[in-house]
Amino acid sequence: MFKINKLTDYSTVVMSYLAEVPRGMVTANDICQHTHISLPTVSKILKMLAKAGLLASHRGAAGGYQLVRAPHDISIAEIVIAIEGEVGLTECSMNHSHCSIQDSCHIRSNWRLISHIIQQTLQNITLADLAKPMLATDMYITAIGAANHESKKG
Amino acid sequence: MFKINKLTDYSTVVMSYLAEVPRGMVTANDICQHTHISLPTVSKILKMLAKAGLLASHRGAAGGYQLVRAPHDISIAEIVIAIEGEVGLTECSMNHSHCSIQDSCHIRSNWRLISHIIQQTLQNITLADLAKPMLATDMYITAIGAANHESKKG
DNA sequence: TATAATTAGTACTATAGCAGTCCTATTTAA
DNA sequence: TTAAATAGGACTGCTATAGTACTAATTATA
Repeated sequence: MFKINKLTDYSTVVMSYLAEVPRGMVTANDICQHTHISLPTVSKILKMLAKAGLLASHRGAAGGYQLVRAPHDISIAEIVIAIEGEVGLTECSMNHSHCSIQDSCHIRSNWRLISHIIQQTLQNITLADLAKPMLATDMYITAIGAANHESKKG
Repeated sequence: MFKINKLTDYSTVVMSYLAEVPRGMVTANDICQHTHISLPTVSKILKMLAKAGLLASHRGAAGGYQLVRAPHDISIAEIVIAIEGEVGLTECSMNHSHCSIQDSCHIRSNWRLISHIIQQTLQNITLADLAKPMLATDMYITAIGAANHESKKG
């Protein structure tokens, strides 16, 4: 259940490396050497992250990649979405004539809600948090408080 | 991100149907007709759920399937695990000589923690909750409270 | 006891998505 | 002009999922 994508996993490592390097531009090659992830894969990930707006890229000699925001301003959810895309709940697999009879549509909307809660949780954990020795436990309370607030609104 | 398995989705529908039917045994054929999921697929799901201990099965004529516990005593996590298996975080993809240099292992253990939190959340939502028109919002607080408590222990 | 109903178990196929690589075009500092 | 980079596809192999089919085992009941 809830397997984490290999590429997503790599991405957090890559982003984390970018976070701890003070100097501006870092090349794909440099990241490859420091993270021991193969160059083509690193390159692929960097392109995706840049396309998602999490990284700024600069072409040509002395080019490279760079975080656009501070690590504590980048959520894990953003990284996951950059690699895996938005929340992709299975489309309603029941025919709707049946939905009115039974409450399978409730099930589905509740799944959507659960999925939303999970996303909210990830939205409240930042890149800066991820590199810490241990995630602060009170972070979850914050995350859930926000998620709960969301679900009351919508 | 966090796509829900089709089979898992089906399973919640099947389990939900079993939950609302008062009489004891229900056959795969009956479930097929009421949920409009194909018989082979329903059959497959039922076998998995039975193997996981969520359903009791009875062979032969007048046989069928039955919930072993009350709907409010069956968590969504149990259903997900029955179909998708346990939490399958990606194994450490870095070589360990590198782990000591950088904090990529922190990242990975934190991912494990996040994954655990998500599982805890699902563990506190029951089959009975899922069929409700709308999940109670205070449920999340409970779920997270428990998860938070867990993470403090271990 | 014979029969029909029913689950158990396994094997199989097709499809889709993921992971990983490679090639060419484009950009840009020196 | 050249070398160093990223951008953008295209491509392959692998794996997991979804769905189906078949045979064996079990059991209530006529």
